[in-house]
Order: sequence, then structure tokens, then C-alpha cells
Amino acid sequence: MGRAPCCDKANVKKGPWSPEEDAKLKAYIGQHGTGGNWIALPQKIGLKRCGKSCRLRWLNYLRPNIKHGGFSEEEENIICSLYISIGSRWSIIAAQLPGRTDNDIKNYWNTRLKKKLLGKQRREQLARQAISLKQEMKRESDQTSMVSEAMNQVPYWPQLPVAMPIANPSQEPHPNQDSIRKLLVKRGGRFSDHDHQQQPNINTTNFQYPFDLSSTQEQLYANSVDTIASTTSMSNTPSQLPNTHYVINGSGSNMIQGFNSYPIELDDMVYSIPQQLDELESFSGVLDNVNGSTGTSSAESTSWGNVSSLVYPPMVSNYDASQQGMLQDCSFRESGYFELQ
DNA sequence: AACCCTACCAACCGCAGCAGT
DNA sequence: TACTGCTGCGGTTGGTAGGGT
Repeated sequence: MGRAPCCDKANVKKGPWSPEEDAKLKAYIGQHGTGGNWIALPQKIGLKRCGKSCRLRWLNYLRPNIKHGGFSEEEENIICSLYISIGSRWSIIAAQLPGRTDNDIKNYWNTRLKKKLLGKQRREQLARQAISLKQEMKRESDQTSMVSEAMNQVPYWPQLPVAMPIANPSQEPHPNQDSIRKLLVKRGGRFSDHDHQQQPNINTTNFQYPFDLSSTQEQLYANSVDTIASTTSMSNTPSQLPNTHYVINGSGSNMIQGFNSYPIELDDMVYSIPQQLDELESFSGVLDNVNGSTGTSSAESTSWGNVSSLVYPPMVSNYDASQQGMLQDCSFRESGYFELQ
């Protein structure tokens, strides 16, 4: 029944790897590969390490052609675009960036990109608030003589949609669910029994990324954007904004789109993200909810088939929605999409 | 010089799905 | 069929370097 225990946890070394350990692991894998069994590997080499630890060390640090730090602007754009599109599926995002590991990208996002984007958003919102305050003061001074009339007016700040689950009217699987799933699987995702078998093999020295390593960063970026855009509902929902078109698809694809047919600059992206301020933080949370996932990881290992009938409209502050004139434009289409137009 | 704070990053941990027995 | 190990993934933690006071 079963197999031998993974490792004796009381007898394994933890913490930073020494150069000697690195050399041993690198030399062994370079010569023999991992043998498809990370658990047995440390014993073979004579390392007092857990197999998981060896695997992590190899994948994140010792593997050939690994790049550390120094993310380019193109790479930043790719990371942001994909994060907005698919959430914190770091392995899929990493598959788009040659030499980058999911851990590296995750760290880079958490320590820099997230702050960069949030900071940008906050500055932008403050600027908008200042303008609005000015307008409001002007409006009030204009209206001091019309107080009684104003009492009968429609409230200035209209009621906005709130983040409540809304039943998907159609209950039908989204037609693009399959293509999206295929894309993510192709990128190395894990979404179903069938999909799992198609994961790229990363366990030997002849590891290859699932894309053309000769591609330039620009091509990679364009490919990532175009591929995802082409697999989703761009064609039947033309963009109304100059840069982007966002759809929270509640009928199964659990995609939030932020793509058009040309690259989105980081700055543009900040302005076109529909949610305000902390919404960026909760992007993955929204995805979690849509996925029905209750764990800490965002949609980790969630089957697309589980996604069913919940639609979470983006939360937009009354203030910002009013400023942007978006209220009347927020609508549910018959198809079950919620759109910001 | 000493302390504190912040940012960064390597590594660990727990979970989920698959596979072997 | 049930149990349990293996693998991969994403979230989190802890050590450390660097800057400020």
C-alpha cells in the first residue's frame, strides 16, 4: 500500500543552501537528470534535504538559463497583463517569460509591481477627487439660491451595483470556456484530469519552455496578449474604451479581460483597470469567488467545470463611477456578461 | 555605533490532484 | 475502492541587506 515516506523530517536540513549542496545537486541532475523522483534524489546524492526542497532549489535557482532580477518593461507588462487576465497563476505567467521562475515573478509582483500599480491608482484617484471637489464647490455655490428645488432632485450620487452574487441568467457554459481552458493548459495550467496530463515536463535537463525561446520579448508579449484575446470574447463584444475592454464572465470562463489587440502600457493599464484602489488587491479574490474556491490560493487546482452561476460585478465607488459617467453604461448583456463600457 | 524600519528574496508550508499499491 | 505517496502550485514566512534616525 502506498510508497515509502517522503523524507524523515527530523533528519533533513532546512534553510539556505550551501555552495557545496548546490554543486552536488547541479552535478547530479546534469549527469543523470532527476530520474522523475525528487524524493529519492537527495538520498542518492547524499544530501540531507527534502526532495521538495531539492526540486525547488533546482527549478528556482540552479536550472540552466535562469534569470534573476532586472525585469524589463516588457516583462513587467506581460506580468501585469496576465495577472489581470488570469490572476495569480504564476506558473502560467512564468511560462511566458523565458528564464523566469514562478517564484521570481511572484516575488517581483508582491514586492514591486503591485505597489507600483496601486500607487499609480491612488495618485490618480486623489487627482480625480481634487477635481471633483472643485466642481462640487462650484456647483454648490451656483445652487445656493435653488435649495428648495434641489430637494426634489434625483440624488446626485446614484445607487451603484454592489458586490453581491448575481445569478447568471443563462446558466449555460460560456462558449469560450474550452478555448480559454486549452490556452491555460497549454501554458502549463492544471484544470482538470485531462488537462493535467498535458503539462509540460520540467523534470529533466532537457527541459524546454512551451514556447519558442528564440522569440523576442516583444513577440512574446504580443503573442501572450493576442493569444488570450483571440481565445476570449473580444470578437463579439467590441471595446468601448480606447485601450481595454473588461468582461467579468460569470458563466464559466472566470476571466477578467484586460486586453486588446495591441500591448497595453503599464500606465494605461492603471487607468483602465475598472476597479478602484484596493480592487487590484482583490482581483484574485474576485477570481476566487467566481471560482467558488475557498482556499488561500487563487483558483488553485480549480476545475473550470465548477464555475457556475455567480457573477460579481466590479465594485466601483459612487464617486468614481459618477465622475466617469459609467453608471448608465454598466449593464448586463443578455449573454450573461457584465461589462464596463 | 546602535537601533529601527523597510524591501527583497530564498525557502518553507499546506493543499489538491494524480498515481501507485 | 481505499489508502497513501508524489508532484506541482501558490501563499506565506523568516533571514538579511540597506537606508534612515
